[in-house]
Amino acid sequence: MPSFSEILSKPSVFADRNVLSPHYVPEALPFRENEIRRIMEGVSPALKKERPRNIFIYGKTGTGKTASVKHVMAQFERHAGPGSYCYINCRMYNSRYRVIQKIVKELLPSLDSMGFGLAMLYERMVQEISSKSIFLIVVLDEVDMVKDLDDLLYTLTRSNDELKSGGISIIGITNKLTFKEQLDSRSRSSLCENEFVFHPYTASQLQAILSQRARLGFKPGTADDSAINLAAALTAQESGDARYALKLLLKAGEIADEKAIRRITDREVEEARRSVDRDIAFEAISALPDHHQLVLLGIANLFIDKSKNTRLASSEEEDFFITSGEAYEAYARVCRRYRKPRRSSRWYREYLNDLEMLGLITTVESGAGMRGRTRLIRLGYSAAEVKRIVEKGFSIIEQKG
DNA sequence: CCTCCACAGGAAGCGCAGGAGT
DNA sequence: ACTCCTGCGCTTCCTGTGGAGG
Repeated sequence: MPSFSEILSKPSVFADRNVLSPHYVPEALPFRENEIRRIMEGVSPALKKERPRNIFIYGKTGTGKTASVKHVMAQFERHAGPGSYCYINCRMYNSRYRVIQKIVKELLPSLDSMGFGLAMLYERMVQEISSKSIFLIVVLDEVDMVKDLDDLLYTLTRSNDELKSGGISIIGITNKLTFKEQLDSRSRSSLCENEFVFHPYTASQLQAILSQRARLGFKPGTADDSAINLAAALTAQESGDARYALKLLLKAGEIADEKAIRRITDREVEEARRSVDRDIAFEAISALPDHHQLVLLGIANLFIDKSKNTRLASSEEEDFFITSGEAYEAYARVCRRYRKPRRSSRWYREYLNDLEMLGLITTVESGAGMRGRTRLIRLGYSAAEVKRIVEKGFSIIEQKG
């Protein structure tokens, strides 16, 4: 009979798993001291009853943007009092209406703001800020997700003109570099009064972060230095995303526990990378709309066929490419198999662009040696893996007819 | 050189769902 | 509750582009 005490007493390399989880917020944020200082300087006027300039923060995923801002705002609240700032994740609050509603709800928790019109909510917000003379900081995380962002920014900046006292400042956070150009010029100049860039962590910075977390998360002597260095190096050459590095470490620990060994070595990190990459691919692919997946499956099928046919002739693996036209035909075949009406080739090209954006495929313009102008497609992940994931998702649909 | 191939990607327009305004 | 409007996903049509072939 299994028992909890038996399971819990199983030997493990972990001392505190939570430290390695992506939700863990460390006390100190190493290598972000300058950024944190500058953000603090940016918002500090609010403590002197002046309106801070808006701040715009750009940086790739896993560079510590959100953690740094949250860190600063926690300190800020200690000086300015509760209700002095408002953190909004725009993935959930993705329109002007929802953002304003959220702000009002933060300002007036007792008020049930559901069902009010935008004008009403806006009035309450202005009234509340004005009467209490608050210098409110609104943090808009993933600000690029807001549909009518120009309207939102206009509304918020205009409110400053209507306020008799107090003010609203915005901290916008995004990881999309192209995002700034999508704003109209007025919104841009108001949001980007003060602009910070968070650069990806370097290999040695990642190494320091990882070994600090490893000290807290693993039992002493269980994680090899070289394994930690490897995780840092693998991450640095890919993206510099600290969350990815931590995932590697966590997974490596889990693998060690599974094998019932007491040490994490390079081998476990290598295995962890394969596993984490598979997870990432799975998440990315299965979240995709149907026809994106079907296009991907078409491409994967072509790759598998091609490698079968050429294996005898040439041993040159991995140097295959597929033309856009071939892939469209393959996609059309896949559509017939699943009894889905196929999209037009024009729209198929948009799908290709989306897939490339997500890193699931890479494409190159055809150069010399090729007739016509086309794109040469290569898969980002192994064809068999992609085929498995997509077909798994579609097998349910197929059974239904 | 011109023409054709095999596409890329812009422009216009259409039907639909959901949100805003009344 | 009603219409009106807007954004979105998509098709159709079209022009542009870089090299192959004659």
